[in-house]
Amino acid sequence: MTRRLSLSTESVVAAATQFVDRHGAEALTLAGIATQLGIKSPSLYNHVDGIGALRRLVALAAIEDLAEETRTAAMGRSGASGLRAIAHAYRQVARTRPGTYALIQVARPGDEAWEAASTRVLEPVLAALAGMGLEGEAAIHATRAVRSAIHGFVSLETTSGFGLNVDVDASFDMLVDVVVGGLEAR
Amino acid sequence: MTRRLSLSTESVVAAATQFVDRHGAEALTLAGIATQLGIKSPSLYNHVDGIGALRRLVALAAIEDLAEETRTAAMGRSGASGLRAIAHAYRQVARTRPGTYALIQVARPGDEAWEAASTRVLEPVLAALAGMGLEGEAAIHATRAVRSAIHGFVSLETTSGFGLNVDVDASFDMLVDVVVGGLEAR
DNA sequence: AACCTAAACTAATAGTATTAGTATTTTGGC
DNA sequence: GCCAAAATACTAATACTATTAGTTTAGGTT
Repeated sequence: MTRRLSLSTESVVAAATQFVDRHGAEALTLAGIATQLGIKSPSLYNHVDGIGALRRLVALAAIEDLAEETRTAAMGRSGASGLRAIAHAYRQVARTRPGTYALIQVARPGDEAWEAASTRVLEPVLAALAGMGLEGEAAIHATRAVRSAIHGFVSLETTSGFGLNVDVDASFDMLVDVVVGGLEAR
Repeated sequence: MTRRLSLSTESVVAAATQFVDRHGAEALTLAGIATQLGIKSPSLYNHVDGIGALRRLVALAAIEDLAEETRTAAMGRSGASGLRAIAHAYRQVARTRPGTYALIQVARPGDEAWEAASTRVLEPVLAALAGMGLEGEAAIHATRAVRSAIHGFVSLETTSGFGLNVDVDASFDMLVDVVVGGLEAR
């Protein structure tokens, strides 16, 4: 057949990413992506090592994007101000791309590239906390608190939603205030 | 064939619940449960309306259990003390049954039984917040903050884990302190 | 022009869920 | 106690998944 469009791992991952954000992570299948790319599903194995690897690559691109967005948001800010900026950038990414965000939430023990990217997400948070005087074990506890709060909120928001007709942005602002304020009070 | 063990919807759901907490929500299949029960998978349709319905029933039982546990934990306590008790009971349930907890985290729009159970989980939180003087819209925002923090923590804990060899119980205590303290300061 | 490689294909296998139709066992009414 | 009806199991078949093996073809390189 014609190899016209010169498929690559990148283009397959891009198609999958787009698909996942449109139709949800559960709906991702090799057959679906193959059809969308105009090929048959076994041909995908020339670019990607199966559905598991495809999911991982989509998630990896997403977490790297998340790291990039939060880092640039934190640039030029420090302490509480940096923390707020990170929180809002994080939520923004998750809202814009709920499917890929869901894909990030699976355990990948022993995956080096994954752990590197996770670290890059954590770094600006740790830096901001350091600017608030939190270091050592206290900083670890604080990071976990910050991650939990932000992830919990966007997770609930992007899956179930919160129900009730009350301003969700205001809720998020309030959560960030509570956490940042609570950490400052230490 | 023999109907010796008198299967029922309840026993199928119980088997699935046990399985999910042992092997993870992703591993749940009708064929697997059928084998475990000593029947063939199509026979399961006599008790349960397909894999989707089975997942829902497992999740429903889990969220009802969660509601029960948090409510009894909150009994006799009010305000911040009640909130802390609820938080720890919530985490306890999620840690004890990570598979079913994961199953709870999916959207079920328009499912009345589901919404009723969700409400029962929320009620003690709202009651505790009322004891702290939070009502109306402020209470809604506060509920979202509390849910986010607790869910975020146990979600990260039960899926990825937190990495690093730092006391996770202490982190949770600290998170609860931060949130409860932050809400009290309002 | 010949060749090699990348990337497509077809065919086949195994594991999902699900439906339809059949048989059997239990249960409930008489 | 018997017979009909309902419940529950079965087998067979369909339609999706993912995946592997083996084959063909198109493109670029020498």
